Amino acid sequence: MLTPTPVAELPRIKHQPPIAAPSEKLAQRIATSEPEAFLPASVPLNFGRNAEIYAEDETAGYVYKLVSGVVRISKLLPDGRRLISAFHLPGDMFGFEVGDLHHASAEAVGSVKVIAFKWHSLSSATASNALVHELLNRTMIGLRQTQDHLLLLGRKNALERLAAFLLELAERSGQDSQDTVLDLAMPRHDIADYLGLTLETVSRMFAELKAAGTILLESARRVHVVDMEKLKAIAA
Amino acid sequence: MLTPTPVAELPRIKHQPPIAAPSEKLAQRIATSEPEAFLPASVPLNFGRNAEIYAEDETAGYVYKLVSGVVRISKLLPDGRRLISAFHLPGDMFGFEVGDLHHASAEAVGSVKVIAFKWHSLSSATASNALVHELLNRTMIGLRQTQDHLLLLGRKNALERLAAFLLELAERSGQDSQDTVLDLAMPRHDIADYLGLTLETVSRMFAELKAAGTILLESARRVHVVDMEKLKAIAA
DNA sequence: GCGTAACAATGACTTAGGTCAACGTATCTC
DNA sequence: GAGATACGTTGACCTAAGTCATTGTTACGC
Repeated sequence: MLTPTPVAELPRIKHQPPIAAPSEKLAQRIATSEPEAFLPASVPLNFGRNAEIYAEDETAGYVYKLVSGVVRISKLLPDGRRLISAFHLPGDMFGFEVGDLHHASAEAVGSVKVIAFKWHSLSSATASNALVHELLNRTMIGLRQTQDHLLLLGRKNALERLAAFLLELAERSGQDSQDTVLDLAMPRHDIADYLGLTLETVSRMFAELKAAGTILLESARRVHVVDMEKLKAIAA
Repeated sequence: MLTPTPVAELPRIKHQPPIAAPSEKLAQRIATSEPEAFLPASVPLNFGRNAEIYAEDETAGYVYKLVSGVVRISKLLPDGRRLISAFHLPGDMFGFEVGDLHHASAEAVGSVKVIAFKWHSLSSATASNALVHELLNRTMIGLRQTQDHLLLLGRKNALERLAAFLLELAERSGQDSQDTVLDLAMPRHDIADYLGLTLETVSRMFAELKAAGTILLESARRVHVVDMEKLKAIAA
């Protein structure tokens, strides 16, 4: 079993405030911004590395559209074990919930730009038909991806998991052809918490893919996919 | 890594036809039933133990409302490893998809009664506002549960997984108080494939919970929760 | 009520991946 | 450009859970 790093000694997640407004809470910041921001109520925001966009169990007042950077959605066990349920890329929306609390936390992996929209809980009949349709579509796609990830966490081995992760990145970044170059926005630790592994195992699996001639590591964060077919075969 | 049982030797899932109409495909059966069944198009159906309600990658023509029994939703890896992503209980709806194919298969765990509704792909604007709202709500709840299950599969140990499973059943069956009695509809193998374990480990964890005085096994399928608080504490 | 088949429990042993520790490397600040 | 800090790699070792095998239990069909 994983022994988590005690939070007191080395907190995994620093509660860095957004770089745009160093000492204010998000809700306050939006509430005190110009009145015309309320309807349609869209506010552009910037966050620095590891900054918290929202926390688990926090009241869900906004939904976010990611403009640039990468966002991780994660949940913690009481003892500090963490699982990242998704990485969001530019264009993705996140932060809408069933109840009125966020069910997971969202943090900036690197520098991040988002647009925040005021979120009227779904129960309100104000939501337009088109919006609900759009939301349903996005939610169903999210559910399908999450179910695929269940299969990965429940039944795939470490090498298959990493191969599937690289494949996912390649597909989402548009190109999944031969000689794709991937720039990993996240450290090994985040990849490990997404794949249900430790960072050491992730590192060893990178080495294994490299040794098999499937990938080439230009640097730790820059991966050339040399043999896309082999990667797909491994990912199972 | 799990070595799957070769399908040729001992298929996990028998393609038993529904008991109501032994030798017909579902779509055919509905298509050839009385015309008035088409609008609103609801058809009651019965399935026997392990009968397939729909298969992965099959065209999604119907959504189902479970009347009685338990249904498992599962996905297979090419080599036969299986993960059950959800168990459905009476009242649950399942079978709606983003595209026009089912993304996982659905099978009856025991005897099952469902009502099948004709499913016009979401893209059709015919869907009523209320229906879409309802569907969005159910899908978002499903997504939340699936994300919780990710945390279980990615970061919990075997004992925590089984405790969380029993707790989930207790909560969904209405009673999660002291001395709850749970009737497990599914065999150890299905529990294992839901929890990302093997059936042997599931069996050992049942023995461990029993030895700790947390549960009492009246029979393999009938569990008394003797100490609900302890169970909750273990589930993490 | 007997035979069969599915399901469950348990022991002996193996192994994939976790843990612990040491060492490298890159980037940033002052 | 020295020092500090975060990040990454690698090796030695350990353990939780998987594998294999045997035996027990339950329930159903004839």
